[in-house]
Amino acid sequence: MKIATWNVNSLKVRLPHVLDWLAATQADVLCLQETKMEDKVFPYAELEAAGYHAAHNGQKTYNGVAILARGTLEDVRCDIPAFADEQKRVLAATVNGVRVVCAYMPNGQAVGSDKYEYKLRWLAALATMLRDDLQRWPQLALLGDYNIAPEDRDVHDPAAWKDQILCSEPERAAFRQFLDLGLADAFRLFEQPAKIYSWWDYRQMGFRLNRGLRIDHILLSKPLAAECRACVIDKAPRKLERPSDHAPVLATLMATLGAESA
DNA sequence: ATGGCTTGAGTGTCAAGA
Repeated sequence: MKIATWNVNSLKVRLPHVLDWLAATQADVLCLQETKMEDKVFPYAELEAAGYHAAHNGQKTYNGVAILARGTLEDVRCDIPAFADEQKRVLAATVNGVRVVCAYMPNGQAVGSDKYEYKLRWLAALATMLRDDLQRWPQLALLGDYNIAPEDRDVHDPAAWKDQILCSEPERAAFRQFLDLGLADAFRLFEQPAKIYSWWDYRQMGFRLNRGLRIDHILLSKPLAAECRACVIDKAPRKLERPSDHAPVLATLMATLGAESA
């Protein structure tokens, strides 16, 4: 079973890339962030034709999350229960017995700003949600754009980014809070080359110079981490014409998962 | 230098991203 996450920065623009990537990788589950569209214009038909069911929690212009899956999506739930939020950033569903949580975590704009305070409150609310969800669904994966570089090795220039947005200690502490729930960073379960990132700025030749950050992650609960065989960041779509500024992250799990799985 | 791209909104040029 292959599960993946990709911030597409507008699904309207990036749908051809998504369809090509699904065909190439044969991913079983793909979480999308920043679809930037309302539910009524979500391309369900095109995805069905490609062999994927989908659920979407979207809004006009900003945010928007989706889960695509070859299997049936069960117990679909939008947003963070008990956290009032206009922004469409969370969607969860159960696929083949695995609870898939797709999240587009707030950017925060600048340390100390109102948006930064919102980010930290939002992250705390998500952790509270996950604590409950892990009780009900021990096989849980949290995939998405975290907008957090967990460690200095996830940053192309740690000195320049020190205490800046995406790298500040309170944000990294929030990330570690997810780990403290028993989740593991799938990427770090394996030996990885240095200087691997998932996002590069569109400006100043950020991608060509590999000035990036690793801010897109797949976290796995213990039963799933034990079944994880690989985790890679696929830079290929970032090299295409009109790319997203993010690359997809893909984790491979053992196929025999969940009571319902075939 | 609060810049430098890209997107969506909407038809001016700005907000937001990270």
